[in-house]
Amino acid sequence: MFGLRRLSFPAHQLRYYCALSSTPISSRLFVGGLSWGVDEKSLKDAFSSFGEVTEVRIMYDKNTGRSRGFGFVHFSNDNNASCAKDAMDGKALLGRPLRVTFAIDKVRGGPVVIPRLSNGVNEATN
DNA sequence: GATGAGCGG
Repeated sequence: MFGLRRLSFPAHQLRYYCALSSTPISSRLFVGGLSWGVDEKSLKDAFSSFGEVTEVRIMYDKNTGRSRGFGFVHFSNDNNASCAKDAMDGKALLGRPLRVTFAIDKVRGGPVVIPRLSNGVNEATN
């Protein structure tokens, strides 16, 4: 937390910049809890305020074509990614609360194993 | 047509 600071800009130019990197692990963020109608544009627009978003991808169902409810956001800066995570995690987009965490290095075809005892989910900087 | 924890290609 506290990785987000407000600059002295006019209200119509509200800009935030990331400082005090909480725990930058990777620049890839997993975004879950998305509403069914959320697209990459909405996500990028929501996350680009915290840093330079290099890629935004939402996973859609191959059969129905509807959103699977989660996606990924790539940042060009790990620090900004961590900042955006702390800032957007728990927030709501399109009426649905977001679940933002660092993406895991999942092996293609392998099961999803979440590494606990990892600093990725801990805010204990001090 | 619906669903609501999760980790893509």
